[in-house]
Amino acid sequence: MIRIGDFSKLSRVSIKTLRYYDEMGLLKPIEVDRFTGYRYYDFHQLPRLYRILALKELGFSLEEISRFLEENLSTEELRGMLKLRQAEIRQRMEEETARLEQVERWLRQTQQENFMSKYDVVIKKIDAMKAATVRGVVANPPAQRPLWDELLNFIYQNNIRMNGTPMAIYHDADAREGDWDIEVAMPIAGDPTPVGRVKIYELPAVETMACVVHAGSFATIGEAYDALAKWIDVNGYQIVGPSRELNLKMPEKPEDQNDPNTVNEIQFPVQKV
Amino acid sequence: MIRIGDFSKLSRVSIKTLRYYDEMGLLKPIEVDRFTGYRYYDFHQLPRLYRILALKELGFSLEEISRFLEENLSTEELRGMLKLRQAEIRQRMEEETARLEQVERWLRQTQQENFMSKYDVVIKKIDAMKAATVRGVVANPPAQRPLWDELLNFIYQNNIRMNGTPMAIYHDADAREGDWDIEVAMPIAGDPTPVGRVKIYELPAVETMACVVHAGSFATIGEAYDALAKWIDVNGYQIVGPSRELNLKMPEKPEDQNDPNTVNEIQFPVQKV
DNA sequence: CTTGACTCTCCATCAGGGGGAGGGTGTATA
DNA sequence: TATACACCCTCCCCCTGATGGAGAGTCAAG
Repeated sequence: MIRIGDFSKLSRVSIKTLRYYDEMGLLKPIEVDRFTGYRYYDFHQLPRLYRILALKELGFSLEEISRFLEENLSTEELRGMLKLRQAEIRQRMEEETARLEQVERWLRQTQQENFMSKYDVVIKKIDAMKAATVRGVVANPPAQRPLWDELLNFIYQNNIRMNGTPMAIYHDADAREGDWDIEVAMPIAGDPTPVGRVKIYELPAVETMACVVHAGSFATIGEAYDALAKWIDVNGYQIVGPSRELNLKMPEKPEDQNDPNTVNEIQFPVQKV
Repeated sequence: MIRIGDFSKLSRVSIKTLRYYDEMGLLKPIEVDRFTGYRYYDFHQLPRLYRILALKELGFSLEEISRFLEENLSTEELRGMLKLRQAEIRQRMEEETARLEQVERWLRQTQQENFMSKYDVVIKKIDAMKAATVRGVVANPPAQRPLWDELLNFIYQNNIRMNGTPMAIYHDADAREGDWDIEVAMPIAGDPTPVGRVKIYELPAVETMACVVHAGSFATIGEAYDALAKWIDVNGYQIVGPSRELNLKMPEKPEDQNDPNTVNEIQFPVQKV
């Protein structure tokens, strides 16, 4: 019978940890003095403690170790658990690898360019949403205005409840002069009957959408597109669908291309190459 | 000005997390209603939130991100932090790799042998300790008894305070018949004068000591040695010094080789190959 | 009997939030 | 105008695997 301090020195497991294991039921002292509360261990408990440490090394949580020790699992069951653990470790390794690559790319890029991009790209999941849309081919992006007039007209006339951020969907990745296939869309609630060029349908969900926010004059939104395109390229993604341009905050005066309070979000559906 | 729920949907960051970031000072709403406590955000805060998410992706803690955003660190400073981060990630990767290899070894081994070893090996650090020792070459391990008699005699006669576990140190890894170089040692406190074959000195510290506990009849301690030797081999270590055999719990009757209550710990100093 | 080394319980802390209780708000519709 | 219902608030507890400290009690040697 030895006291906790000696048992701690022997095993090089801290007293705090031994008390914690006691509390967890992982390793109970063979005796606890009823009056003083002193814990007394025995040398015979060392193998159990070593087994705990060994299982911990293999990556098991204390709870799993506890179950394992209590239920006296067979080698076969332990093998099963270990295989799960193996998969988890592999997953974590992949994540770390990705993170490391990202850090390295970041370092390379800031070294080349000597400054930090003002745009930050995030990957997020976009849910499907019902929307009213009008699609048309126009000469250039500013020429999408008539499409908006048509769509808003429909919405106001039918008293439709808007339910999200209006956006323009660019169906051609590389538009030639005078050939922009643009669909303007407004998320809506309800189920109105489409009229004319107005369509009502579910915009598809996108699992991995690369997104960037451009806050400021609409005239310079090209920079945000450039940054996003570069990011997608450098990070080993490819574009797999039409991009969306969300009008989070409209200019105070419609058509004002230079209102610095405008906020847009640009979204590209992407996939790892 | 948008409410927290909408800001959450927009950014796909949970409301709980937004509140947490508010509390951390990482991202404060532009306005908080003094009466209702409602948080109001603005679209212009999205870029900051995205930057937070991007930095989080790079592996920074929220506290580091906070410092980074507040102090407006230069690109150079961020590069420095990132390089630290990179080193940490590399370290974690190595740990995970080691863990994975260990798991794989374990799986291979239990598959071959179809049972789980009753011995668990742990690596621990052993501190230096002052000890009184007697060394001699004897015919076989049980013949170390006279060495012990000599040592204990010295200790009792000089009234020396014992301060640890008695142990035998085996100086020859592969002893031939009748040629065991054994040093018996007792950790002590104080500074007595050595006499005859008794030496007093500091047993060296060992950074990585592979240890296993054998609880039960001393006669079968060979199994523990076998298990430990195999572990050292399989796990890519090599023995780099004399082994120690600690007598944690002596047999009730001295010389009883079969007392099932005996407990020994075997220690080999090792290094990664 | 004192001193000093041990040990006890209880509480707080870390990161990054998640879950839920209990109660107040905002707004669209009947 | 009443009400339904979605939202939002704060406060507290929970997760892992311990670690640190306060304040008080215990043990063994001299």
